[in-house]
Amino acid sequence: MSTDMEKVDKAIDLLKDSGVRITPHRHAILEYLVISESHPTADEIYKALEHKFPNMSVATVYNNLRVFKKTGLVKELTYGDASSRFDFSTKPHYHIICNKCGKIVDFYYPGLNEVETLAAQVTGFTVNGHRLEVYGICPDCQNKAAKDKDGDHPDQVSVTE
Amino acid sequence: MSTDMEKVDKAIDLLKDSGVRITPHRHAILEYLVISESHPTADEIYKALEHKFPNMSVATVYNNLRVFKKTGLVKELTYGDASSRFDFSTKPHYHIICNKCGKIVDFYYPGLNEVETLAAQVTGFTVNGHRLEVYGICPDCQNKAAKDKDGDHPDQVSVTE
DNA sequence: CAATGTAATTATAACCATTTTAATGTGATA
DNA sequence: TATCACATTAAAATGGTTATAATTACATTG
Repeated sequence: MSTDMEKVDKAIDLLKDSGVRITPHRHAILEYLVISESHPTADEIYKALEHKFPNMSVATVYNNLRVFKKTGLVKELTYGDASSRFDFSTKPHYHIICNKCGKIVDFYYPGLNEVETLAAQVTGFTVNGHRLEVYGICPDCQNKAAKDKDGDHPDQVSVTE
Repeated sequence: MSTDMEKVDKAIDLLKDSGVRITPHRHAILEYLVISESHPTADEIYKALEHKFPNMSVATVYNNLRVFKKTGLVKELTYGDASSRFDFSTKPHYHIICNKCGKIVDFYYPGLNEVETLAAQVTGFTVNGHRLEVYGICPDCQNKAAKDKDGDHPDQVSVTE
């Protein structure tokens, strides 16, 4: 178990070892990815840091996220037309995503080697990896839905869709 | 085992039952989805049909794909910034995707209920479903790579990234 | 066989996340 | 200090997809 600071430092060491120059921007973006404990979009990162770097361009955020991706520090999560989200990933893990509010929560699962093996056998592909996401409704949205129904006190507005 | 024609007819019946008007465009798009045996992009469908319907607009393709999605006949496969691909799906199945050429091949797997159950327990979500894709290199691209190398005949090529 | 209203289609413009470009700035190294 | 590679900026371009408004086709009813 390591603190956020330690995670950032470790990431920075890894970047340095790969010959990546550590700029204030890069430090800040990394730090935000670690501290936010979430899976922010490029724009969220940009907005979160623009008070600190008033001249920073969005392109810088994208450029640096790409650098982080190349070193394997960060994974890009893509979901159709919406913005990509960026995941500072230490351990391999899967995501469960709320269909109502879009929240993304990590969970661990032993691995799905069996699926990979079967897919390889059946299709003749050589397999590199896989992607798995589970979809559902998060506890918060479940509660909101329950409250909306109760008796009929619409003192809470139902949102949905 | 049913023929392509039967599949199309069945799909059309289903659409009619849902009150969807069957226009020549819709018939042609459906037919292309079934016959192509692939997972075309909206633009591929558009290009494939523009000789038959010289005045057809791209918007029509998108509109009708959305109609098909609503009835559950077609699934949209989204991969980041690239174009969506559309899958005329009869049985549930998974996809394995070539990292080199982008080819998508179907395969079947008993099901991953266990993952869903575990994810639900750990996160408190109620689960609706999941998405799984396997990535690798397709046989064609393996052969191409082998041929490119052929000084020292590696009968199996290891690929990464 | 009109007349009517609804749904489909067209053409074009708008959208928006992301990337590219070209110019400028910065920092490490020798 | 000179140099050179790399970072950053600002703005424009890209490209898939959607929205808009006008037009057209179709099914239904009288």
